[in-house]
Amino acid sequence: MTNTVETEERIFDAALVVFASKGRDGARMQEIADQAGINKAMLHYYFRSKDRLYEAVFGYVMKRFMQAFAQETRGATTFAEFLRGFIDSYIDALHANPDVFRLMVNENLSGGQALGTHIGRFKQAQEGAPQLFVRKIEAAVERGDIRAVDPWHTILTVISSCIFFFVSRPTVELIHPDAQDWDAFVKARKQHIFDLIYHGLQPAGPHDTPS
Amino acid sequence: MTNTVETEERIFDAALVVFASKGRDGARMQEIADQAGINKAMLHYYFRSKDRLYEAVFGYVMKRFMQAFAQETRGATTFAEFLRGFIDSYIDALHANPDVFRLMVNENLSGGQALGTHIGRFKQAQEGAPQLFVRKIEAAVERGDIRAVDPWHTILTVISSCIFFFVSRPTVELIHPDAQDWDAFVKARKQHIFDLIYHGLQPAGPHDTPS
DNA sequence: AACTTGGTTAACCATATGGTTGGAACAAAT
DNA sequence: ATTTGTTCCAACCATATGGTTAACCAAGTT
Repeated sequence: MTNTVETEERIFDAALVVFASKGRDGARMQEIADQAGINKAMLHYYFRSKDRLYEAVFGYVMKRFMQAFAQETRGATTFAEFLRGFIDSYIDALHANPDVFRLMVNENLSGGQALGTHIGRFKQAQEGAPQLFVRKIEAAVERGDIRAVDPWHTILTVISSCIFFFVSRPTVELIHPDAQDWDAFVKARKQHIFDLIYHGLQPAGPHDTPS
Repeated sequence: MTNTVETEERIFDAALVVFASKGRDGARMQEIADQAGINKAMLHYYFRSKDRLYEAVFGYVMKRFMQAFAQETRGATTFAEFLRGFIDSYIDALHANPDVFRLMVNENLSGGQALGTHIGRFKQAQEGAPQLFVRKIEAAVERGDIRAVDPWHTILTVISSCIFFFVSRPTVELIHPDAQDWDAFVKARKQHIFDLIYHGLQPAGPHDTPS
């Protein structure tokens, strides 16, 4: 009886990494075992089958993904504060666990069968769900703090801007001049996203929107 | 000796679809053959090996991906026109061949080894490369048409906003109320992206940016 | 008609892969 | 000391997978 929790965690972490990069089908049990530094039979001892292991990992990923939404959302007084807080904490979450979000994307790419089950829960649970963000925007629009925009599309744009450069990191590093120092790049990106979107939401200034 | 071009194309198209959804490792030769409606041996007859097949498909994808950049960029007089034209044609390209971009994302998720070879070419070829977009932004900044922003980050934000909702389509369809009618959603999204980003680039109006 | 040629297929092969098993190692309980 | 229960592993099994081969067939060519 050396250890049970640690081993399970090692498997879990390794599985997350491998599933995130290779996807559900592409991942090999042997690779996960190697990554975890344990025997392949252990995977089945702790998680029964590849499917169950994936289910376990994906459930965790889904939770994390939705948690990232709720973070740092309270305590902001102005909409600007809220937006900055959201972008900051969201990108921090991505930066800290890139595999979580890569797995999420991978699942979407391969059809997202696993999404259905897990997503229902979060649609009910009003807290932390995108609904909160929507309400913040709607409130800000009513107060006249920002322009009248479609809140869903706005959220989608914010999320896209925050996630996609993590997803396409290899390409970004090849093309973008400053992306060699990734940490610095991430920091700069936070600032840019907030800046661009915040301006984009401001009530119309002297310049009119061309149709 | 029925036909040679057609068969090769069928294989190619099928491979694109399967690679796009399952990734390089996750894709199965048998699945590609089934999708193409031909015998598995044909894959090897025409493309020697799985690796070469992937290389062929990925090369095509890379070309398409970069082509999408250059499109519809000339002939725009104002920056607004240019931006709208770019977003429109870029999203149209995504809409018409979603698999091209899904494969691109998949390659990035699994490390992007294949990127290195192909990307060098496009860094040299100034035409159609992101450089063109960068210059457009720099020119607009100099003219005072838009605020002084980091052009690379701006492009990345535009691209993210255009691509990511395609990548995460399964999630979007589950969460977003209006996404059932995908075509209409795509159209609305075009408008939203342009609107938000164009406003975000306008020279500071009466409202100041909070630090 | 005999013969080549290019496209196609079913059957086959070696290996990889998900999954199983019997038992070793070891600690706690009896 | 013996039992008991948990953790772990080497070896194993059935099937899936990438890749090969030999034969077949339709259409030119001679």
